[in-house]
Amino acid sequence: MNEEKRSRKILDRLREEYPDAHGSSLDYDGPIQLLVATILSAQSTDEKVNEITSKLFKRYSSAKDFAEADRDELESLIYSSGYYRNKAKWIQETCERIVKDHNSKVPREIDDLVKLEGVGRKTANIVLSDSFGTNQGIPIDTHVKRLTKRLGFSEAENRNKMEQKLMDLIPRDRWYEYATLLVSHGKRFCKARKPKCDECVINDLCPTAFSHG
DNA sequence: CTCCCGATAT
DNA sequence: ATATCAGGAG
Repeated sequence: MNEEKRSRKILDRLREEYPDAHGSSLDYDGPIQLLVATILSAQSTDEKVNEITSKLFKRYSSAKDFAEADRDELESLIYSSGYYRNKAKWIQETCERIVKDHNSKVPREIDDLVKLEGVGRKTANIVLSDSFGTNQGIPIDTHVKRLTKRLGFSEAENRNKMEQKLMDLIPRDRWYEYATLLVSHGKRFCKARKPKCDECVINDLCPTAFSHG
């Protein structure tokens, strides 16, 4: 079976398994908040991020709020997500730039988004897909990277090359679906440490099933 | 490549 | 004790 057919069968089967997997599981109201929440989600869990943003967005909610926030207070509010100094700096510099150069609105083009401090292609693609409903790329996070490698669709190298490979393999209208379904599956079964291949609904389509020790 | 960094699972 | 969590910058 060729890669296109195998990838299609995998997506179809995962869609049955996760019919409710739409977009991110982050809590937010509007593009700015999604952008902030996604910056916070680096090397953290979305559960932890939601816990933080439930308080954070009551204190600061607009780009202007974050741009003018007290750095120490912002750091203390996001402390438990890790990388709190970098993240506070990124959130503020990004929001300052959005207020000054983008009329306080989150840019809708990926080339503009990735110029913002702390915003890479993964974060940009999530905001574009989840908040604006466009698909200019595929967000490659730790789950998508791990599952893509295990499924044999790309040799991990770096995330940009993997994204390009997947953009060639997957039909454009399923790019974001690919990412969200692999994240869902990665969290529940195809875990980094002890993948549950015996319970996996696509183990017959996976070249590395039952070989993870 | 290294560094940033706390919380949680194993 | 160590690996991992919807990464990005230098």
